[in-house]
Amino acid sequence: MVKQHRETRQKQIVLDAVCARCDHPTADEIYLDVRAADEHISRGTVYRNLNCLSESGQISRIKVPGADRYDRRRDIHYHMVCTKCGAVYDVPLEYNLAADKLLEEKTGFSITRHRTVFEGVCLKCRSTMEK
Amino acid sequence: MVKQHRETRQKQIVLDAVCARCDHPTADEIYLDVRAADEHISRGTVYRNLNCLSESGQISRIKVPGADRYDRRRDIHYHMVCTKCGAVYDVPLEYNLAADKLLEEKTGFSITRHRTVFEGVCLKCRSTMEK
DNA sequence: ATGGGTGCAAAGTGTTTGCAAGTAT
DNA sequence: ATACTTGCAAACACTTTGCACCCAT
Repeated sequence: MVKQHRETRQKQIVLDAVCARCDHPTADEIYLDVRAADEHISRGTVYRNLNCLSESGQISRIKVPGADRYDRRRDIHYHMVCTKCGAVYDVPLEYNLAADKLLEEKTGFSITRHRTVFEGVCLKCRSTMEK
Repeated sequence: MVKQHRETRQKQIVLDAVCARCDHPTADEIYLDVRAADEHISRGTVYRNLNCLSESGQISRIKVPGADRYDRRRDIHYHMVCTKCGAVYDVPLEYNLAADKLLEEKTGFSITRHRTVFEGVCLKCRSTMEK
């Protein structure tokens, strides 16, 4: 039997906090925003709700080294991490569905999806670094 | 001034341990293999050497959720993680160099590389699960 | 001899979890 | 009434680090 999810004040605040941001915050950044809305919400509750919301597809979880990020965008897309400032950006490239199919054919594995993270230096850091 | 690297007995044992495996071991798995060769090598030394070896390009580091994996293969290639058993496999698809170039053109970012991790169920787990 | 490497244990990060009390359904 | 959720703190998993000693160069 599958667990039923409930709407709680805390969960709503966490969801609002994610949706209020246009970047890709870490759980801890969300926690800080949440605390600004309600001082009593605990870190554990924020983590639990982020997991719950991303499992139910209301937000998405981006797996990058260090700390995972959360995203109000719900469609699958790629990301880029700046190796200088650590910022995470959305990547304007199309999801390569053909790769999943091709890999299934080649290996017999059942492929759900893939995640791609680009590494490099963002425009902001490039201009700061130039001499 | 760049730091000079030295050849030590411990570093050699760590490198040998990685090269002796055909899967994608975690640092801790390497640590256990290393301990079998020499009881006195510490976890810290194994981590330090894995970092040092992957920075110098003698082995490569695969960033997957949970614990990073290490690979004796030195060429860039994609990986697949089985969501059932957690195993990491090499993916027989070509690296999409065009994506890096395209992203550079579209964003002005300087792209070094990208990392792709496929998610799904491996053949072994598929046959175990079938009813 | 010099400065990078080692072993040890402690500390650091990011995240999950056990529990008793609270609350949405 | 039931069973999911919360707050709290403790526990976890993975990795790094401070320090005094060691050893490759």
